[in-house]
Amino acid sequence: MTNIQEIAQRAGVSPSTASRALSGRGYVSEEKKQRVLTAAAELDYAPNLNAVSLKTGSTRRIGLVAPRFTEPLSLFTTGLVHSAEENGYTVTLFMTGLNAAKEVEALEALRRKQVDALVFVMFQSDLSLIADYVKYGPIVCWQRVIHEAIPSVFMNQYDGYMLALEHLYERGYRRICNVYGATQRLNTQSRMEAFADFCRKYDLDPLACPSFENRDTARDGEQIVRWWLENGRPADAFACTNDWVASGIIAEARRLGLRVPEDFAVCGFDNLDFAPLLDLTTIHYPVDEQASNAFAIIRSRIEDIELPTHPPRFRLVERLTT
Amino acid sequence: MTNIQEIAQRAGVSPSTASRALSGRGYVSEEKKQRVLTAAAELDYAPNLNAVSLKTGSTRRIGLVAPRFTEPLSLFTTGLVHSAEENGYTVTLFMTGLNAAKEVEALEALRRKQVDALVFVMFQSDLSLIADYVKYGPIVCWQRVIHEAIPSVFMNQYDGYMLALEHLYERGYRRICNVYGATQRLNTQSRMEAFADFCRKYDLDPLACPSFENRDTARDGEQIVRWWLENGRPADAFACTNDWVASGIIAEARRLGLRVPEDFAVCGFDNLDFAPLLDLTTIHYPVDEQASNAFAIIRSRIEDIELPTHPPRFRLVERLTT
DNA sequence: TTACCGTATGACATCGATTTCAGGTCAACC
DNA sequence: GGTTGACCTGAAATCGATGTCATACGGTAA
Repeated sequence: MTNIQEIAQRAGVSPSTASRALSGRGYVSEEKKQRVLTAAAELDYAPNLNAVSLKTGSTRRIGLVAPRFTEPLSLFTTGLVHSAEENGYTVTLFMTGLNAAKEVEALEALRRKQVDALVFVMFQSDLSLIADYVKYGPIVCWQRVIHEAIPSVFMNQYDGYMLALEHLYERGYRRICNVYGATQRLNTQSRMEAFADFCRKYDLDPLACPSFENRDTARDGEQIVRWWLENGRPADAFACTNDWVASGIIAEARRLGLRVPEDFAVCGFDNLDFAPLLDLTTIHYPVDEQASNAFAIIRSRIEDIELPTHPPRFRLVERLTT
Repeated sequence: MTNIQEIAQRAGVSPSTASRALSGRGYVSEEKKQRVLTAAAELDYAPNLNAVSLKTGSTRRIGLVAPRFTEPLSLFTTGLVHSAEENGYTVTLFMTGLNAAKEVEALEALRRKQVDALVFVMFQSDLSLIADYVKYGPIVCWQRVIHEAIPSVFMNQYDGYMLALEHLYERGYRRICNVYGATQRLNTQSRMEAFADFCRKYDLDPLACPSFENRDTARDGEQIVRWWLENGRPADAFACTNDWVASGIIAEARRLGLRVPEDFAVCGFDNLDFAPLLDLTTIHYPVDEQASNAFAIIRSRIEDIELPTHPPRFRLVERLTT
């Protein structure tokens, strides 16, 4: 438990001077500085960060608030930690399980100065509730959010989805079945707009093939294949909300002896780790870049630095399922 | 920035009394307690956790030290955060990328009292180096470790691997090809022992079929299929170090028109998320239970509580690849 | 010569809590 | 009546750093 006072004593200086020598801020003669440094080394000194945080008011710690940290959030987590550590910050996790009360706990942690800032990945709470806490520190969302106090690193999924649709069109598919995620998400709505525009552009009938909504899992994908068989094979391609649904479709197709892309094409979204295993064509979603942008925004608010954030881009990854 | 002094002032008591009223420790008359509580509510008081940590010497924060937080570590992370939050602890991440210098940074964070304890998931550093830091707080490893100061939540992979081997034997496979991971890991050595014992038990020739070592990725799996084809199909089953390798084998087999399990069986290890998609038979590795045990150990050291930890078990998950 | 600035240093206040200590009241018990 | 102990309270010390302020020295510009 050696503290800065002991260092000062051993070096024969005041604690103020010891602090200056250790931190490099302010004037210290070279001689005393060396004395302090050697004293610190001899006594195996390490500053108590709680004291530093208390005094300076900054913890150099940011909170990541998410329902869980498994796929696809682990990529975001890893990216955020990476950016944070590069800048001498550390990341503390708050797991909500999409429970609003737990989200408030994370916000309270900000208020209690356990962290300097928060990154919200998905949340239930009212935006106005969250906005009440920005007075305690910057809050950034990875989700499209319309609020002047809360920046977001959202990417317009319109662009990404259009990439998928154009690709399918180019490959000759005309009866595209959309498999959307939760309809209340703005992301889903953007994709629907993309599809509408796509149909207009190529003069296709938007209702030629039914769409699915609120589908998220591999199991959903499997069901869709059976639906497809039982309903006269009404589509020649599936544009999926994510790689899980796409994988479910492919897996079930294989089980039933169908061939992809001959019987139908499948395009995923996210480019998850396992996509190459299934040779899945998908839209790469640069999650790590978004994490690093989220951190950049926070940093710019805390340290008042201007940071040019180059916008991440969706990218088509062509494999063998289209 | 309302602090406890303001509360005390508004309630007409001393800070000591306010602290007692708020924390519930020590004697306070019911009347003053109420006065303090209402004052706190009116002024929207929230304690500064840095001050609390400084004074009490405990942060109720533990550090998770891992090379990254993507699969399969995201499950461990999620599990650890879950257990921690249940007990009023929070988890801070330290990403090492298997870099020893970064591991020291995490250890230093413990020394500097940024966290109360550490969980090491995989590491490079010498055990003795890590052991030097246990004087600053408990350290637990998720890895087999032989050191009296550092408990570990390791599971003997001998048992898990034997489960896989017995299953393959039962299904009639006799020419089993082992695909091992890094040979310097004790886990791998345990598996090799399991295989030796297995051969003895059923009177099989351990060298009947060559083994692979230091294989970890899906790409490695793909190569192994080509090797198998080019070398006269010397195995009828693959027992894999993890699901990634197994997936690579399955994916490549499909591309080459081979059939699983008719041409050869494949058994994975870990039971990752995507295993069901490939209908992969695998050994379920209860990662989340291990995380919760890791936390239990830490808690028992910090709070001096006896916690019965029931040992997690490997489990065979039969699907269609064996 | 005076004024001023850069360098150097230590005393002391400060961040915001907790906790010890000493003192005080009041009832119960011997 | 005196002792004991439970209950209650606030002054002050404490955790371990940082930062302000006053003071001082020496050199340079006016």
